[in-house]
Amino acid sequence: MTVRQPRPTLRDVAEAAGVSKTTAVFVLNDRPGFSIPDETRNRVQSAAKQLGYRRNGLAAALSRGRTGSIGIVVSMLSAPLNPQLGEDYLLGIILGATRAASGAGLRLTTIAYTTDNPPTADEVTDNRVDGLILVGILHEEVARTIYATGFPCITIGSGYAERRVTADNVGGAVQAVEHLLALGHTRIAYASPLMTEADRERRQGWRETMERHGLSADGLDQDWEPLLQRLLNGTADRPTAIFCRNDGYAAFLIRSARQNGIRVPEDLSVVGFDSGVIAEAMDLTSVRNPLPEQTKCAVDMLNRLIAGEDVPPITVLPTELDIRHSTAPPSHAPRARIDTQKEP
Amino acid sequence: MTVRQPRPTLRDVAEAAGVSKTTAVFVLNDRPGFSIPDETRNRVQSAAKQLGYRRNGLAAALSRGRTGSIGIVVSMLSAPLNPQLGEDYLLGIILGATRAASGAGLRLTTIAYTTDNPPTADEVTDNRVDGLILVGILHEEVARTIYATGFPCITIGSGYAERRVTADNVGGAVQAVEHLLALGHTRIAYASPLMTEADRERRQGWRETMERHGLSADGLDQDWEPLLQRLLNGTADRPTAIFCRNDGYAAFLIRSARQNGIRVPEDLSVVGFDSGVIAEAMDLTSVRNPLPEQTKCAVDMLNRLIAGEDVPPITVLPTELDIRHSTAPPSHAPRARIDTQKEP
DNA sequence: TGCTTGAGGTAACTCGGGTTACTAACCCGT
DNA sequence: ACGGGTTAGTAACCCGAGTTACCTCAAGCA
Repeated sequence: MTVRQPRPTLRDVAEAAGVSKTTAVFVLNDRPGFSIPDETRNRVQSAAKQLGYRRNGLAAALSRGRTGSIGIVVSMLSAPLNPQLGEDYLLGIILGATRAASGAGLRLTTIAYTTDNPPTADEVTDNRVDGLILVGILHEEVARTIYATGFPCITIGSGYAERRVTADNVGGAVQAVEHLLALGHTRIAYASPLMTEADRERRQGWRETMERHGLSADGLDQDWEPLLQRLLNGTADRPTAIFCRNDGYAAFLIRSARQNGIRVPEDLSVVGFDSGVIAEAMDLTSVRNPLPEQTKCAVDMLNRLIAGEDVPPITVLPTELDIRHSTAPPSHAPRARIDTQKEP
Repeated sequence: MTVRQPRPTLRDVAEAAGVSKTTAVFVLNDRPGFSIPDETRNRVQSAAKQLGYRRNGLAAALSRGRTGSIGIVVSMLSAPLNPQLGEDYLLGIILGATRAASGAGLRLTTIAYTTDNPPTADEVTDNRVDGLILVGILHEEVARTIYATGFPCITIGSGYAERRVTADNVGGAVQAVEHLLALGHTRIAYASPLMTEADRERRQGWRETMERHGLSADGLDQDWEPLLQRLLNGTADRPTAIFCRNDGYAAFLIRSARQNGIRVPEDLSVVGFDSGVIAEAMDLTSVRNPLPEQTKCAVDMLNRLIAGEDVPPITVLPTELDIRHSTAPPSHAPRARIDTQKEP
């Protein structure tokens, strides 16, 4: 086994090239405004190449006082993947942030952690990155202490935040419900097993839209189980459409409905929220969570924060509805088994 | 707007406490084997607290020669999320690696990049992390140069690698096909639009199993379009089951089949690969890609590499089959519309 | 008294780059 | 022969922690 050689440093390169460290730095960083004859330049460069010199990013960042990368702190449940919890949302966020950062000439490092082992504020604000984007169900306490350090950071979505970029949850819910209303539905339920900030806002948009159209939302804001019972009993007040907190939950509902002989969309229309990989895979009508826009916006603002500028405390970005095939006009004989397959 | 104060350093704390830097380090790092009276200890600690001292991780890591974190380099397509490409796999990897790292007392930083803006070897081996896990469709050239630097790294899955941890793709395919055979299927197709290493191995497992059972695989190794045509034509050689390269592609097939009036699983059984969020959401029978095991194994090995030990060049981990509801015995009247709903 | 021992503490150095301020040598024009 | 400007280059310091080697002083003991 080869002994791991200590990695060559700038000093080694300089010595090998017979110049001072300073000169080596100037050459290797291609620093403008200094006259260095080609001969010297070549000597340094070939010494670097020959020794296999690679700069130590840690030392460089320490010296410059900037790392050139930003972090995104995402929390994941310790439990196995469970689509009801919106993991596909995280994926969209990570992709979006990666793109946005790369567009801004920054590297993104994702600091993922599981909720049973959250990072401390000290750990994430320890200057390995220039600023932070906080996402999702970060423990309130953690978010609070991170903000308290004054480290440049911005939150995407809900949770404790002093600065926030978020999707228009209320508006998205309105779009979902308006779509179902336009198809002719009147008994539209909202289904969510949780009560996060996002849930509250989506529920609010749903309720307001129902009421604006003179429809009652009462009894339609329930967990899936009682709704399913009503669907199976065929009672008159059963919903004909359900707007779900997110795509994963919508997928769960559809699965459960189909296992009980309820067809989607023939017997029941379902709308999700996020419109990520799951919605795509399930062909699910869903409110598109504008993740590319949110992440881009967050990265831009973070950049401004790092530069010492001020940014608005809250930015709300509009959603759109991606209509796929989990929604259709309500059937008037909902439990009849009619052999019509939906054509695209 | 408050001017951003320069962050207090160890020197500031030491001065405020009236001790030397050395003493401050000893106190703050709780270094054993040094006798420091409580009075002094308290002075340092309260000075640190009062100044809001937080250690600069960059400087600490530089000094120690270890960062205490490892990186995982994942590539994402520049295109929007597309479940056919296995993004849910990445999510599983990131989650798994996060857990494994946290179990090993390491922090994980994810270096995500889009394929149109790949990182250079210099960038990722610049000592901001102690070692690297490489995942997925990293450009061969990039992987090669990273390995060439001698930086501790290990690959999960396919792609150029000097050290690799991977799922048993062949074995997984065997499990999938055996399951379908046991249900009574004989015309089992393999569907994949790609030809990566993983595809090759899965295809190989499928073909070998078919042949071992005296069945011909000929004409069943095709893209979805021709298979769909045969299904619609109802020709005698149409497949009754399809094993797909991954869950996203399986989801696409199911969607497409259903839009064409082909029921799953009544008319067609479908098996995926990965068994991630999409499989869960779609209730899809799928070969479980052992991501937690793979990531844990990769992290362990990386740790050993960092410590200077040797590790085996390749480790293959076994898969299992997660049987859900996209597979059923073949129907003998495949296009008849029989109204039986499957109970879980 | 002289010697050891341990408590309490620090100066000076390291990690690997980046920067500032300065110098020596040379060329040019007068 | 002198000032001024340019070229080529460097010593010495910085970033913020962590370490090594050493010092001083008081107590304990023969």
